Amino acid sequence: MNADRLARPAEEVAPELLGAVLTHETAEGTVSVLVTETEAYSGTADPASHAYRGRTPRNAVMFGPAGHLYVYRSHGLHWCANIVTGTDGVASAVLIRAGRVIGGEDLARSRRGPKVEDPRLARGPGNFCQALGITAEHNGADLLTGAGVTLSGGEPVPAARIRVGPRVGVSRAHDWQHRFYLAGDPTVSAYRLSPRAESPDRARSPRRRAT
DNA sequence: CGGGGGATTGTT
DNA sequence: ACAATCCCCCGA
Repeated sequence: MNADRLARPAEEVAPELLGAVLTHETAEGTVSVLVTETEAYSGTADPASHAYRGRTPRNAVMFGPAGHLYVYRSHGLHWCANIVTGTDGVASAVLIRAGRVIGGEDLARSRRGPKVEDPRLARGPGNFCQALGITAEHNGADLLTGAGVTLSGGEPVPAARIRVGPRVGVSRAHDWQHRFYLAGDPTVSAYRLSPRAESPDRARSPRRRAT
């Protein structure tokens, strides 16, 4: 993967990362996943981005150069991985939401559990990280060095197979069309509207909280 | 320094 | 619809 391709805004890079392959090599073995679903987070300009309120210890990696991994813990349970994009000093990142395991299936299943069906091994951002064995220790990892977690281009995806939609689960700016996925692919996660999604017109919703 | 809440997941 | 479960970050 060329660093220059990543040195652009997340919303431009996100659809191009479909079909790319993330590989994690450990002593236990190697797992490779072909990316089938991404979401763009546009840094300080994006109310849903962790970088929206500026640089903090947690989100610092997003402000660095492209091609590194930004890993954060979600809901105290799961790890989620972003590929940092954009130029150094400007926060921008693409959340990897799902993929298809194309190598090291046995290892991936040993991490995810024996009952998990193939398409679900890396379906959802938390499951994706679990299948690949990505944790906090990989926060800031350089994906272009060829060691540990690496990113490669993979097969180009025909534009006709790419779909765009609103982001999953975010409460703010949930209608931004920043989610990209492969049409009809069973490894793509299901869409969920956040229960807190702020709606400009809530008149149709009978259940409004009295504050 | 206390507490609300989240880029989730799997089950009820 | 909800719990599990950590910790970031805002406001005081």
